Amino acid sequence: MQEHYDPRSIEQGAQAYWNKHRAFEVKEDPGKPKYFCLSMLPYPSGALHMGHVRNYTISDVISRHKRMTGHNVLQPMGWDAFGLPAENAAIKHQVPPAAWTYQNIAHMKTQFQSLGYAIDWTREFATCSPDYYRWEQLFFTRLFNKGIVYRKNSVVNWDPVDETVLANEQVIDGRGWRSGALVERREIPQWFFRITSYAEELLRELDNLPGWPDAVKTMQRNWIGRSEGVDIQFSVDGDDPITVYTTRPDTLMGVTFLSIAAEHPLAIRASLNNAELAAFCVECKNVGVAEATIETQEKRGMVTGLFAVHPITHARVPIYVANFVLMGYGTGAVMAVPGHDQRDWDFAVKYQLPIKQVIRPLDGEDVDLSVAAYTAQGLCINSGAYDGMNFEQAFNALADRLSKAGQGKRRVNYRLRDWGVSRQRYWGCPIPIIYCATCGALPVPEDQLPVILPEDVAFTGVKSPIKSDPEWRSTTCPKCGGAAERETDTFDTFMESSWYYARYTSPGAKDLVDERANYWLPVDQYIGGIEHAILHLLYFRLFHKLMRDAGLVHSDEPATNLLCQGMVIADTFYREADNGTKFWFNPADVETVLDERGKMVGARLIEDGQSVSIGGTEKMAKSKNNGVDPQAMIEKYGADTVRLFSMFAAPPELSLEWSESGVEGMSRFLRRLWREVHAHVHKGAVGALDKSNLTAEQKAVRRKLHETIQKVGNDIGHRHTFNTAIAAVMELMNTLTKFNDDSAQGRSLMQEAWSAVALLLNPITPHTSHALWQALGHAETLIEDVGFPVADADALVRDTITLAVQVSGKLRGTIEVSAHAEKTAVEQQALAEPSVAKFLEGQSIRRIIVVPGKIVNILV
RNA sequence: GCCCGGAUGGCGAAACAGGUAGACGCAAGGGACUUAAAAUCCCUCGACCACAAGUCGUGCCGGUUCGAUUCCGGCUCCGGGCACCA
Repeated sequence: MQEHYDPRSIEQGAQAYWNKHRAFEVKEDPGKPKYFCLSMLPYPSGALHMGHVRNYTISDVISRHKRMTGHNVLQPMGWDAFGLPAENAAIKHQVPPAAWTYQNIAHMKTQFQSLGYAIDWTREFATCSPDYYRWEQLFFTRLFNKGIVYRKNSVVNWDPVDETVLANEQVIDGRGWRSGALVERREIPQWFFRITSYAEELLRELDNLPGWPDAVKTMQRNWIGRSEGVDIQFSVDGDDPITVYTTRPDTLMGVTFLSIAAEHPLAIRASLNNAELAAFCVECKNVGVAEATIETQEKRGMVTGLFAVHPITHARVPIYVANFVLMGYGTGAVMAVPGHDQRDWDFAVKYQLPIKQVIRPLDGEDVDLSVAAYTAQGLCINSGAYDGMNFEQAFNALADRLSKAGQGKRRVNYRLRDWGVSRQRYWGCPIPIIYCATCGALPVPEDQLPVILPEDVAFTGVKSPIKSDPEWRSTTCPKCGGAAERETDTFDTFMESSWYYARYTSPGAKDLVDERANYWLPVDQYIGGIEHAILHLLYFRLFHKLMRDAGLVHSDEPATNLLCQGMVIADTFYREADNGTKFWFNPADVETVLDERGKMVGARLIEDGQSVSIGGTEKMAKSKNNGVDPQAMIEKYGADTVRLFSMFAAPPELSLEWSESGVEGMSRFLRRLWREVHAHVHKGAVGALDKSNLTAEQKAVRRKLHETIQKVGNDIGHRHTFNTAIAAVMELMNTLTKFNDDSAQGRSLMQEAWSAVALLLNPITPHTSHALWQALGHAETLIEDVGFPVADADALVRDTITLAVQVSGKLRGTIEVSAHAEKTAVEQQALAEPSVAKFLEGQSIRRIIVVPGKIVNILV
């Protein structure tokens, strides 16, 4: 054993051993419980960042721990290789998106390998490979034939100067990011998945996912947004009737106007001979499609001059065009009840429309509608025949009446909209559809798949190379054999990331998956960022159900447990130019100025010694130049130190603040551990421990050891609080280093303890543990299925316990009592404790509360 | 705007079922060792108070309880998502 901790040689040695023995390649093994541990696959952006390190280290810790508890563990890795950044890089560096992507993958793979993750690399794939996406195309054509896939018009962000569709990310303050032109909403035909057919199941089965965080399940429930309401028809003077959907039919008598979308047929007809309205409708479309933009813009409207007839009162109410009502979501029209809906109230106040109270609170209190709308449920008033009814009674009475009259219908509605999968971009999976002038849109026949995306292309960013290449487009109709054209749109990249997990189980399968999928699935532990709580995780669940209904997998849900990790953040530093532009400096180039308490009060650039401003702690990002390079940290401190810090600094769900002095602390810990084990091994061989013959101190040390074993197993295996597991090992080491006992029994105890420490830390610092285990003289190597330590129940037994004693809820002292003491004995001892007794003088005791094992509270 | 989270010493955090708030680590201060530096080791370290005794203290306001960082109601600020970033 080397005297000094040398991470480079230790890590190279351990990795060479694992590679030589193909330690992480796995096969289906019916003799062991399987464990599929999966992290969300990375986008190959160019280089590993700390977010990746955190994500994949969590996954590796769980995988290695499960392996040590006898599981057959699959931990795969792949690349989410299609997407917008490759197109942007292609323009910037004049390199084809494919070439850029493959370079990044190669580089990031070597970085991953330096971290020593227990990954089965034989299953690796990139989603841009035809061997992967051909199955996605095949599945799409099957879903087309089943009617799950359909085509309809929907809105996109249109840049009128570049004549291209923009992603929401590319719309900045309502303008195209490159052209600067005002973005317009434009309708184009696109392909959709009928996810709404699965809405009910996606909602219901959230209840069968106890291993998913409540926050994610709540977000998904709200996103799906099931509601029960009524479709109500309003006839229109001299035009077609309008249908609105409402969940509050009880407020129907309070309707004072209707709002419709600028794209509504009625609005279009009304604007034909109303130039002002036509201009307003055009203006309404000058906003991107993002909901956040639409919902935060100033709410505006304009009268159409048309009137709707109220289905019950037959009153004529004006129809407005409003910029917050969208065609395509629902019916493009809403009934406005300003008395009982806040958005309608704001609109009514702005345009001086009548506000009518038709609901009063159940408790009979007065409401002041001149201040705000009253939006809670209550009893109907000013509603004729419905007066005095509660929500449910009024809902039913109105729904029945409207149904009978043919003016309405009860309906369950979902906020969830069908999934649009068409993208007007080059770097994505081609949508396998052929358009024939006579036969219409047809799926590409199975024997003609895959439709391959050409990779060796010149990419300018204005138009997709496959859209501008007439040769790629032209094909023959699979039905009539006539001339036909291919679809030139590509899939949303969420398509690839919706089923990759299943493909990992079945490398080389001649379909999406084969029978091996049913050995490995569902995923036992899925790990990724909380930012994926809704979209990715919903499509991931949908795809699993689609594959189940195609007979490919047998389970209902893709993953039984989900862990969402927080962001990695770091300090930011900047200098501001006269024109207000900020220049950001990397934390590595800045030194901080501390006050006498150690609080950061200033910072200066190392290069010139001049001060820089402190910009707060934010998510590591290129824009703030506060990213810390994992590679530099690994080279400086070693992979195990980086892994240890990223698991210690915060629990997985919280954001993790990068701190280089914190990393140094972890390095110090590993060096100290190494030194202690070296000193122990250096003293020579040890004999077996005689557990029945220990001194009081040896007993105490051994109890601490086994308490730690118990805690670490629970923290890593069940709670996933790796930070507290590491803290417990540190506490144990503080105990062990103070235990100077060179007797035969003492040395045997230390052998037991250091061996356990190596195993407890193995999931987190596997290289160091591998080396320590060998140094401690064990015959087998650690990776060859040495089990995770199990606490010895005999070692955990305690004779006495410490109880806190309170007087009227304030802590006044502690007492040491026998573990089996009677309640009255505990009370007597508490009353006799001097630090407690002095607060009892001259007081009469009302009551004594004894919580066994916890506390005594004496009330005076 | 809507949905979901978070807030505890100088800093990252801990307190696992409502029961001794601050474990563990970092930073800082003091000391030992050393020619010196690095490394290492020891001590102090929430606030008020000269010390002790004690009082206060988990973003803010209120409530439930013998007892609240933990449960409930109302806020503030910060973060994530909002369907074409991934």
